[in-house]
Amino acid sequence: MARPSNTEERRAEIVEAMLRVMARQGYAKASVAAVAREAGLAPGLLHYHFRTKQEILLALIERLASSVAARFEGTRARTPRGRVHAWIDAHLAQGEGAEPAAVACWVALGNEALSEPEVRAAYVRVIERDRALLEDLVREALRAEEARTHDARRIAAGLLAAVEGAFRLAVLAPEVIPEGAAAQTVRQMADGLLAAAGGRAR
Amino acid sequence: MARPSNTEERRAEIVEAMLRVMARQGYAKASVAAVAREAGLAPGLLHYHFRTKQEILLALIERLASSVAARFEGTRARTPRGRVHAWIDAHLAQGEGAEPAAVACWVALGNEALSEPEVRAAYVRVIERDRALLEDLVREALRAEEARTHDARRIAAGLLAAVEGAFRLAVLAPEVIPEGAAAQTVRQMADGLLAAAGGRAR
Amino acid sequence: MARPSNTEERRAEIVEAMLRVMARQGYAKASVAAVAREAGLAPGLLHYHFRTKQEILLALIERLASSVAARFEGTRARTPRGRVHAWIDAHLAQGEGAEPAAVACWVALGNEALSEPEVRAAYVRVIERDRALLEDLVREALRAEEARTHDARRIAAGLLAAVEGAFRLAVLAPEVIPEGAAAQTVRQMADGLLAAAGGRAR
Amino acid sequence: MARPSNTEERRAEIVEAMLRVMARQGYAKASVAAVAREAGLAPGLLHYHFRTKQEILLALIERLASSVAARFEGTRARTPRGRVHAWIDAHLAQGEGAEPAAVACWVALGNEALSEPEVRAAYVRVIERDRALLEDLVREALRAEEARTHDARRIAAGLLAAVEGAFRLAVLAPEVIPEGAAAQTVRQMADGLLAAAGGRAR
DNA sequence: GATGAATGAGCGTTCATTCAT
DNA sequence: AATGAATGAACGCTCATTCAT
Repeated sequence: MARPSNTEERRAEIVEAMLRVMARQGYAKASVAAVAREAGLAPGLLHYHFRTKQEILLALIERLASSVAARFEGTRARTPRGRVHAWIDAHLAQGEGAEPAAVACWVALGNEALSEPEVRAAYVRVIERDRALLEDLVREALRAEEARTHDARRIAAGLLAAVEGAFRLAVLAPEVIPEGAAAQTVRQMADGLLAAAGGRAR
Repeated sequence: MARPSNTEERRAEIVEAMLRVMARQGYAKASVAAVAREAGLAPGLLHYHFRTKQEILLALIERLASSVAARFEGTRARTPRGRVHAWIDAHLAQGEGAEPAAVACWVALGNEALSEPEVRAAYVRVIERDRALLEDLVREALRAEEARTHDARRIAAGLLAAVEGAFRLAVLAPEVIPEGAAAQTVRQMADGLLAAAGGRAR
Repeated sequence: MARPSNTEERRAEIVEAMLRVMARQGYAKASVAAVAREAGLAPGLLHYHFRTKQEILLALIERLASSVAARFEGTRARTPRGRVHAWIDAHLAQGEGAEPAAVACWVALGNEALSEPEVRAAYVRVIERDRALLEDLVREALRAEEARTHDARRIAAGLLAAVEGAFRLAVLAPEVIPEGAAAQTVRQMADGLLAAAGGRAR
Repeated sequence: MARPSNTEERRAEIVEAMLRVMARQGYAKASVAAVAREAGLAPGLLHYHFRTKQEILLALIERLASSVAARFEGTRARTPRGRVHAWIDAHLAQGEGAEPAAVACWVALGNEALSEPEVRAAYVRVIERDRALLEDLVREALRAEEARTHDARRIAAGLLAAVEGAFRLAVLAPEVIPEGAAAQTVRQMADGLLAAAGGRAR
């Protein structure tokens, strides 16, 4: 009698619609009605699959985190430093796997994180996971170059900041940052920071 | 015969109130009523001194830009590289002149810039001015070290990104970035980028 | 599977409520809340069925035009001159089909037409349609009486003015115009104008 | 010590400013601030010279009535029927003494009269005075033509309606009524009505 | 699962009016 | 007489959420 549940696909569709609308308008202006329209669904249906608008956002945060993680895992760098560069490229490189709308969405998300504790917690969770991953990569790179690893955390945080800032500029002021130059520049930053920590010059 | 105008003071008070509320709640949730309450004024009065809520935001953007510029102009670095570091410190250093609320506000502002062309234009204007200033400083530093200046623009954009990202992390995920470490790390990034462009090692 | 739409009924209810409130208070004072109360609906619902308050007014204009047109079409005058009289009666006669509230509403509508181009356009469209109809009737009457039809347009405009003015006086200064005398007087005006144009005396 | 009072001029200036603004925007949208701006005065000053906005409107009604009365009194028609025509021309003729803004204002005024008893009373007072004057003229004309005067009141009301309606069309739908044709047509209406009441043909 | 009407609180804004200067 | 800042109620409108169908 019961039809097969399509809840998971529906949820994913809704999250993707939210992503597209948020990329254009930010979260506050991404009304439930607008998201429903984007998804081709009736407004009421969104609240059947998600309790609140905020829950859509929380699901979206996971979706954004996963796609960056997947992009990184798709790389095959051999050297420790190469893996640091791969992490940077997973976030910033143009071309295959790049998702401008996801980047815009990630930037927009910051605003809601400012005032909504649950959103901030989810944001911090994702950021912290990403930072910890990068810290490990940096530590490996330092170790491989027989440098002290004491600054690994600070270096990772700095690179993360550079990436977050590059996202923001790419979305809000694309004329400021030369097309595709971000990845290269942040790689150079990484090299500089590793060198400052005592690594061998490249 | 007439009442003397107090519009300028009132406008400044309103802008400061907006700054404080936005730092806590973002722009969308900084209702005109909330800003008025923060400023101790009647709601209608805000629309006597500003035509729209957005105009308050535009005035606030100028206010934020000015205070960073003033902080930079207050520094007395002698060497070209020292002036690059001074630019970074003007944005990121803790201590005197640091305005955490202004930083939070700057981060929040990004969201409105996403969907409101006028706000984006004002944001870009400020960012572009700041980037141009930094580019000059970088070019001077490269020239002083007899390096080619070809990459000055790209380097400036990278450092600007790092600063914007550090702002964002400081506001949204302060646990990620060690207190006060941002300035030091971005200075190291600057050194690394200058070296990569062919400058002498420090 | 879904809820059946009741939009058309709701829209009609809202338009009727607007008609009643406007007849009492004019358009400016017919607040959305007041109209909603009159209709027994929540205020927000009016904006679900109509985009703006002005759109309700535009729908109302059509409603008013239709009911006069219907009243005229319900008449069965044989002679050309009789049809001119029927047109006058459709607008001014007391008794069955007379809608004092609709008349008040029509008068009130003029004010919004003064300053709102879209409302004025809708008003002009209705007036022009009505004038063209009357012009045809007048021309038929002149032709039937072997008079030149050159003045048909001017005569129609004059009678239309008399009707519009009678509406206004009936609403704003009913003590000025004897109850029910308007239709008779305007019929006499029509006869006079037809005679002046060269028609046979009645 | 005291400077000479300029209250009367100021009041007149304010009334004229209200006239111009109302002609463009109607009463509801003629904000006190807009009227003050039009008059080149500070907003607060309007409430020094008038207790409320409505009082400005009441003064304006008198001003409008006076200028039509003055125009009529400036005519020198000899025959009774000529005086009826002069009354019509005082209201509708183009050329010297015509005040399109005053006409627009008179039309706009109707809306406020709909819902504000005091305004309606003032409007009725003016209309009634005008109607009574016209009734006298009509009665004279009938008497001069040895017709019964029984219908004088009804005829006057009809002509008044035609004038009010012509005002309305001139303001709201000028394309409907041929430029300057209104006065001629209403004169013909007058002749027709006088004839119907038993007057000699012209 | 799905629809779309319905709710009502909250928003930015306007404005007549008041009043200290 | 004159100024212009200040007040606060009311407006049109948006929206997340609910719910009968």
